[in-house]
Amino acid sequence: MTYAEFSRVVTISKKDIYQETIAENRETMRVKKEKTVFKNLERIFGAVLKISNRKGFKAMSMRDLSRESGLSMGALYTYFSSKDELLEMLQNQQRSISQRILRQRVSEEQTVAAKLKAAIFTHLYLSEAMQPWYYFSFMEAKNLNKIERDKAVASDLHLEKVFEDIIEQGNLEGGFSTPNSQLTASIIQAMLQDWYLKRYKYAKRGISVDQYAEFVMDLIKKYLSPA
Amino acid sequence: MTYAEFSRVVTISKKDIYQETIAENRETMRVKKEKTVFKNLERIFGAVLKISNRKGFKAMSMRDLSRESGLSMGALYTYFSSKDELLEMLQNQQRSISQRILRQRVSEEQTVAAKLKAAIFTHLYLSEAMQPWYYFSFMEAKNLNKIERDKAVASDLHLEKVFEDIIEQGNLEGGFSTPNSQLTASIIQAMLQDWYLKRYKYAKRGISVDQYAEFVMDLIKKYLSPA
DNA sequence: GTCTATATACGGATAGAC
DNA sequence: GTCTATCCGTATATAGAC
Repeated sequence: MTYAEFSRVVTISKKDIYQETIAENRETMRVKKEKTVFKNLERIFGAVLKISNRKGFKAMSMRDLSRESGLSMGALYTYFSSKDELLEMLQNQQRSISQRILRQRVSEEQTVAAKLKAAIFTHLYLSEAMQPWYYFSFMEAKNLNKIERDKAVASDLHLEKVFEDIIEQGNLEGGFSTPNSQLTASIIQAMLQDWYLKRYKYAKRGISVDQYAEFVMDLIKKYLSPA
Repeated sequence: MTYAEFSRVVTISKKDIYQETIAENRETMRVKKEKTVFKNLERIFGAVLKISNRKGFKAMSMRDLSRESGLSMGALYTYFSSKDELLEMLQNQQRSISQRILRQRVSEEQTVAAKLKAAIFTHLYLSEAMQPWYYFSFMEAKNLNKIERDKAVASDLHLEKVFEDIIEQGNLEGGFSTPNSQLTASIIQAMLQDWYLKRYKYAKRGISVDQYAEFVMDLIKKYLSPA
């Protein structure tokens, strides 16, 4: 599966996610025409990501958001009850869609080598398709309250565990060799993270997500192959 | 040189850096007893890093800073003319001390293998000794004005270039082998970055900076060794 | 359902006393 | 050199008209 094919999967899933967001926030977002909510949520989230990723969520005023989204301040507050809640909504969305897709794609593969490749490629494809969300989630996690921040940390560790389990399995089967599966997983995660944290750099150099994925894959394969 | 030895070098250099900060901001920080400025700058910078790294520079109010540093609002403003200038001062400090030490340590080595090892270890040691600064610089770069933000990006690229040049040289000499020196340098930088971005995680697991450095070194050596 | 206008509080910065 | 008290702009959030 190339990135072009993959991105269609994500687009479809995004619709589901919005529906969930609406369902989870029934109290704040009272019954409204589905279509209106949809259109406005998309405008709001898009505007938040655009402004926040340039100057930070805290520095984004509700007036900024009103201007960029085309909705009045009053209208904005019918979709969330506070600026903090808005932040939470964005973070939760990103996590739930990502975890679901990654889990599914990895489980479809049989061998550890294939699973590792699927995990690396899928995560990179996800962060490519949803780069603003990934960047936002990383940079704004410290603005969350303790409960929500803990969820963000847990999600990060969960991803690491996916890699760790695959590597550990490979170690047992003999296909991989490393003295420290957890640290290897952690380092892989760091490499994948760079793709969305330093996007501007890679874009300017014309490196595609597929090239990046192949490079990481090659490096990890060389490292993990038994001497 | 172990980390224990290294950290003494940094401590000494920090004094120089403060002196530079004072010299560069002569207009704002009028003539004061050297000793007073020193003590207060240390309190201020320490407090900024502590508060900002928890909830972000933008979310830190001057009243927060006043409380944490033990200086009144009025006193604070005798050391900088605006909150933005305070941010710049911290960013510049971190960069100048880091670049100076790294450049020197790398130039002391003769072979590419030794230079690569020196660059990796020194950068990790630096980010260990000054973790709050590194974390702060990374997370708060987007709050800088365009000119200062460009300097931050340039500094990032400068570090990458140090790695790239060493690897390229190794490629030519035949000691290393990679199809893309720049991408390799970029990936190394991502791995080093993780040490200060995910500090809490490594600390909780009891991974020391020396263990981390050895692990990264081993991974990179395996990758770069010609097949 | 969405707008405008506004309540209320909190932000950065400074004036003037000591 | 440092403190306290305060200015004044801008922030979030909401009330009430349409």
